Amino acid sequence: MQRENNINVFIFKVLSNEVRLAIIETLLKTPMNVGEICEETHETQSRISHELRCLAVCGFVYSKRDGKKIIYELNKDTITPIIEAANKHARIFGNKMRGCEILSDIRKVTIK
Amino acid sequence: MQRENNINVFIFKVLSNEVRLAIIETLLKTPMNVGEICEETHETQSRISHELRCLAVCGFVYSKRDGKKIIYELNKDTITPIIEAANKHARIFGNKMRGCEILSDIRKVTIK
DNA sequence: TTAACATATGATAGATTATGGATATAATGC
DNA sequence: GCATTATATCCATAATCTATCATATGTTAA
Repeated sequence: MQRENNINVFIFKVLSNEVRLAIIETLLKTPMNVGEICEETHETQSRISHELRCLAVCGFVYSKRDGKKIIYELNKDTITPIIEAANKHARIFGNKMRGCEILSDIRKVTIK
Repeated sequence: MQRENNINVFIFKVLSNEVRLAIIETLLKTPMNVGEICEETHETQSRISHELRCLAVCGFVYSKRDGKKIIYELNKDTITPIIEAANKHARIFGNKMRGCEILSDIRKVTIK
């Protein structure tokens, strides 16, 4: 297995979180500062700041200071295809995953 | 945030694991039984079996019995685009993630 | 029906993540 | 400088995931 896969593990790890996906969805509409993202997502400032760093290291967002505020923007080009490909899979196989929020929910599912 | 995103969280969670991605890579070549997957990936039978269940619940693989053996096959149509989209992101932004294997590695990274 | 083979499941200790309050840092205006 | 606003970081704890050993189930052939 090549290094590329290890990177993918990390990329998927970053994407496998409700709040980080919510931030991505939010920034898909328009760039925003941290405070605005907090309002949109109803999350604490600390939380959003943590997750934005996570997304930034992954290259999903970048930021620029605007006075006291810091505006975060989405690197749409490569994220959009990932999200859309996942959406398509979800549309087709989503029913198989009903009731699964965390990995251990998998034990509850009957296959076939 | 719609339900679709929650499903994506779960989908990305399943993909965010080295062994599960290795299984996907392996099955990309050809369908295989559990024992063969173990050999290819150098993982224990128990481990592979656990992870295959994970992948099956997610709709990434399906299986059919062949005598004593059970052949696992990849649902390529929707996985391939997800992996390829991630590969593309990795190609462009992979350098930003150097040294990141787990999420807590993020603290080590200097942004900008 | 028993042995051997192939695979699945249960249980759990240890590692990683999530979460948020407290606090530090940075920029602005007075 | 000092107060205020905006964001980042530190730190601790709870929740979740990883990884593996032990064991159970299912299939075939003798």
